Amino acid sequence: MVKLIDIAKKLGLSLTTVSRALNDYEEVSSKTKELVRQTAKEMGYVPNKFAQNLALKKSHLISLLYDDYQETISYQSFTFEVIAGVRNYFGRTPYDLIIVPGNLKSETREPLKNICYSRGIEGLFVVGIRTNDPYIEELKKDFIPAVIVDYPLITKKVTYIQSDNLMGCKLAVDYLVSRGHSRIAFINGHDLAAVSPLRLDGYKTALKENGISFDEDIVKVGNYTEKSGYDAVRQLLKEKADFSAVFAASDLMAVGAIKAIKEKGLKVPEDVAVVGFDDVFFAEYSHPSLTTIRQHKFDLGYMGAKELHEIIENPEKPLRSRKIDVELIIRESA
Amino acid sequence: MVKLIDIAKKLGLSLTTVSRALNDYEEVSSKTKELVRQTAKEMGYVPNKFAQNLALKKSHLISLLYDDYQETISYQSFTFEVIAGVRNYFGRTPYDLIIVPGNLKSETREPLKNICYSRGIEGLFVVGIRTNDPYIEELKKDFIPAVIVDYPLITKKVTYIQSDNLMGCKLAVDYLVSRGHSRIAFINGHDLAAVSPLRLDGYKTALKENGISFDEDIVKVGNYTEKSGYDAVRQLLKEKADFSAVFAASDLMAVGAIKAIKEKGLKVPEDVAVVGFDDVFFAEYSHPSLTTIRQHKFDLGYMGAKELHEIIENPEKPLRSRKIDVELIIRESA
DNA sequence: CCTACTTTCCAAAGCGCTTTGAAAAGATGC
DNA sequence: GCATCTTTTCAAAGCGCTTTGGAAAGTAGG
Repeated sequence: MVKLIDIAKKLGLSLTTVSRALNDYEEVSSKTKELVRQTAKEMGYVPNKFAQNLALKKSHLISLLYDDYQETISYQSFTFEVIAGVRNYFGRTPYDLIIVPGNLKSETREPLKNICYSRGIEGLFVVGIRTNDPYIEELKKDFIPAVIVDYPLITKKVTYIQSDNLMGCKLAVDYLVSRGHSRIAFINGHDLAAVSPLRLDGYKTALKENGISFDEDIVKVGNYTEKSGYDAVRQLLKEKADFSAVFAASDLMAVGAIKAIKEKGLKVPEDVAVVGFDDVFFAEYSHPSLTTIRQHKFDLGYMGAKELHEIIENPEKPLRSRKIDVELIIRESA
Repeated sequence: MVKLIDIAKKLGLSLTTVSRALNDYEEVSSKTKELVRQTAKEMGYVPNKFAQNLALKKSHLISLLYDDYQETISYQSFTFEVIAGVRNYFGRTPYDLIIVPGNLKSETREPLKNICYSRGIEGLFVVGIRTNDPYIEELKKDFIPAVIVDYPLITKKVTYIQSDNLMGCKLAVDYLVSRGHSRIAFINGHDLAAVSPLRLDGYKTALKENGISFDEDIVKVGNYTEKSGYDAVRQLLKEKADFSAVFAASDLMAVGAIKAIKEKGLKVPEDVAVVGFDDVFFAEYSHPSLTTIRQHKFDLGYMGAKELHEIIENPEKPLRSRKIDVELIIRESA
């Protein structure tokens, strides 16, 4: 491995000058700069980041915190695409992405603080972890810049980003209303996902805006899996609840809902219309294909990463949370 | 940030002794060791990995190379779960995972060698990149230990791991034969995926073992998307090809195949049986649910990571590729 | 009590880089 | 030609850790 001193010796220059030449300091004449750069290239010189980090006290390291024990593929895909956005953003900067090590489920995992401090992590990007994850508590201590997807937390160094859930619910409800529905059942997800209360709120608000009164009897709670959506709607049907449409807080639950409806001999969307949330890719492949609210996952990652970058570079900046627009995708199910 | 010298001063010990105590050297009495450990903890000492890396010339860094421009969710999910396995394995070791930076599609990306050398990367885990990715060529130069998923490359430092595709094809064909089929169409994927030729081979071999002759007319090539599976089967039907079963090299193509078959007014599995490959999660949710070959993705990652670890720790070891068993999952479509 | 080991501790060098403070070389004005 | 200023270069210190080679302190044997 060739190092600075090697190219200094070769050129009869001092270490300092070589370092400065490569870092484009003004104190070095352009002739020497060019010479140094050229020979550095020829000799295959690559700077040692550890040494740089040590000297500069700057790691250029962002840590990615996510949970890989995700029961549903839609969650996997969500996380994957968000991370793609993060990666894409930081790929344009000198920052590297390091994955927070270890089994997130393990009880014996290292404190986040230690992980970050020992590696000189400058920022944390958090996506797809549970609201009851102990790391969330650590984040609240505000010891490191962080951006979280879908968990409402704002401190001096930490902020969050999420899809505009309110808007999403409004789009869904408005659309169903525009198709003549006024009895719209809602299948929400459990509270371990921070978006659940938001979506319930959005649903309520949208109803109100359309002059429809909220009816607790046609609201159920699932856990974002297909089966829970299926169970919820079966329950509704069993109770002979009065509804002509179902709005599910996830596509997977929407698929389950459709299954339950079909099983009763009813047709989607003729008898009951169904709208999902997320636009996971298979929404397109279900039968009937799913009308749903699309989340722009890549953008969540990209914009979240950008925000994180800004927090790091400009620590004084007061933080605000950020919302990414969602989109109504009309297919066959409603 | 508290460092070694701080705790040395506090205890009136030398830097050396403190370092040795924490690293459990024999030269330090167990009394001092305990004392040092205790105060280190109290003072919230966390070792600086950069300094360690620099001194030890060991980074404990594994780089993850994958492509996030993956058109299909099954590929995303595949990659996600493989990475989960890798993460889980290395989570039990002192190694950290760093994501190879940047936009893999960009033409201007940095040579892999530079990336690795500048960060002192000790090993590379590669998953989900195209066979024509230029990084593959760099890997062939054998400059760093690496394990690749699904691309057959073995050198002194590089090896690969994959699902047992032959076995998978055999399981699928055998099962179809056992259900009375002898005219089994095959929809393969394009050659940008290294597994395609393997699956074709497996298909041929399995046919031969069952005394069925290979018929080129009922073999089509798709690109792993639903549409390509749909198109391929439509083509077959249009050609009035003689087949009673379809074996697709991916679940997505299998779903497309089913769509085409249904469209013709034929029933699955009564008129045409369909078997897929992968067992992506939605296989369960398609209608009819998909009989398929399950790949153990987590295991691919876990075992691949283990292999990589061994290569790094024991560079002299001659390398062999490794296969992970697959499993026939019987559902409704066949 | 002295020699010969062991055990326990330490000062200093080194990992590869950046940066400070100062010196050498070159350019300018009188 | 000398003093002054600017440009270009350098030696050395420092980032936080590990490790080498040695010294001091403690233990045992005669």
